[in-house]
Amino acid sequence: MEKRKIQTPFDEPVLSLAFDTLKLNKQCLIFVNTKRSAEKTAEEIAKNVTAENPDLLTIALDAKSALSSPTHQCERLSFCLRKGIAFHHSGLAAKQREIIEEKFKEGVVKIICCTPTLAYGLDLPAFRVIIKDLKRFGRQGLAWIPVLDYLQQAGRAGRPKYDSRGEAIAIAQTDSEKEKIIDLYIHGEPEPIHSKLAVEPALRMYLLSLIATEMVSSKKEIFLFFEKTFWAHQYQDSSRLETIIERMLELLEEWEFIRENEEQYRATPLGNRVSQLYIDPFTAFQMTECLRRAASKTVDTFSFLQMISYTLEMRPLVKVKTKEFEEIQTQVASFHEVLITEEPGPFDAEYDEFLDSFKTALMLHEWMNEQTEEFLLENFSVRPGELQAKLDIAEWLLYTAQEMSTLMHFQSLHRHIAKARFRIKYGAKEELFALLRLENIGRVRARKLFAQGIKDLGDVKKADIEVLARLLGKGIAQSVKKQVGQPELLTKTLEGFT
DNA sequence: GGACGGTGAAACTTCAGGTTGCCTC
DNA sequence: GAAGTTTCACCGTCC
Repeated sequence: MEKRKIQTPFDEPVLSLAFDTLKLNKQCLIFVNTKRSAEKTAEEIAKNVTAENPDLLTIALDAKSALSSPTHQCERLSFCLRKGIAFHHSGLAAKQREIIEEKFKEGVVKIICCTPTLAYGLDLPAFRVIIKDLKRFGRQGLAWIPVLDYLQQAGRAGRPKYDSRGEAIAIAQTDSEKEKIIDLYIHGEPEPIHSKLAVEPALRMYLLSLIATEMVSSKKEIFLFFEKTFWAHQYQDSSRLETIIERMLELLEEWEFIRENEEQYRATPLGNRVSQLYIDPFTAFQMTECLRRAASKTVDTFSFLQMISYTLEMRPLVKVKTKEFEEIQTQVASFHEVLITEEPGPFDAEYDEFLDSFKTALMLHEWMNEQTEEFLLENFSVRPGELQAKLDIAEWLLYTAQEMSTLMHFQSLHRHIAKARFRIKYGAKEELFALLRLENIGRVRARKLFAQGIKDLGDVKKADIEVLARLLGKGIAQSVKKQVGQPELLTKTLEGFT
């Protein structure tokens, strides 16, 4: 292996390496351990790059206009992209991620500073990979990342089609750290792979679905099935395994998702649906409890937002900052009447998480009241990409809640939940519902129309095409008119209108 | 004497990512 | 554990 001295014009080794890569006219990925750090590193590099080209300007603009109202994060990304540098993490809008990945593949974007997201799933090889942080914050504070993660990141180096070799560079702060890295990652063994089946939610879901689909019905069959899994193979102790499965069966029965009759297990209608919806039975059970409570008290949209926020699926939650602690507490008190989850006491272990769920619900609530991504970023520290992920899950959970309310014969709740779900999906108030049914009309356009007194499909019909075109643009105005059944009328009127 | 502003050190805060689900409200 | 952010004491300046 050849050795080469790299010039170090910067104090920060990552910067020097980045510029060395640019000088070689190659590309690199820089792995760091936080989103903030990814953004900052990219920015630092970009600040020192002089070259700008028109290609990059268009990308930068595209990235900025990915959202109807650009956030601070968008501006920052746009600034970096103008220099051919990018940062990449789960907080980015999907469209922005697409742009970055595509342009990196094309060789237009030279450097991506990213969190470990990019190491998995995506096929984005680079000549050089720089692993800046080999430690990551976890349960026991800052700890060395698993060897598997290191290999996954280092494995991005070298593009088979273009380079005969690749470079993976790990950065050590001290000599002793250097030793440690060589020991741990270069000579170390990857950790053994563990079956995920042993994770409780997975086991619960799996077990219920096996019964619901009638793949198995007696205990004996169930044990037999699991004995053949990788989990059992790893576990080696089949009696303990059986204890775990038995306990799980008891729970599923207690939750009324399965029933035992003459040694045969069958899923109940509710259990069947839960299994089809692919939701953790524990979450489903908690929902049934909440819905029962909801049926006998006054509830509003927020009740359900908090209910879904207080589930495993919604994690990680929006965290209550130390400063906000009291404020959130008082808010909880004022919402007390409508909450349908079981509220833990201030000294219970789950209390913090309960407050987090409440804050998460507040965030969702702001979204459905038409607050912008920027507002949510500023006030809840939720980035656009994370917001979208949360919204998807929230919508799905509300759907399952809706389905369950039907099976439980809570018709009044059903309507309530369906409404909440629609509002989560579009991030809009109820008054925009009619307009949102139109294709190409999201909350922004709907709000524009509404502000001009065009409030429903009838108004759209009555509205002058030119007015619509001014608000929505010509193409969309036409499409909208067509959707309300007035296609030919406008082609004429629109002639000469640009 | 007091309001204001700048400075730096200490105290505090925060920290990756994630697949499927369902079907129209 | 470390980087980034906020808070706060301290000092000098100006009115």
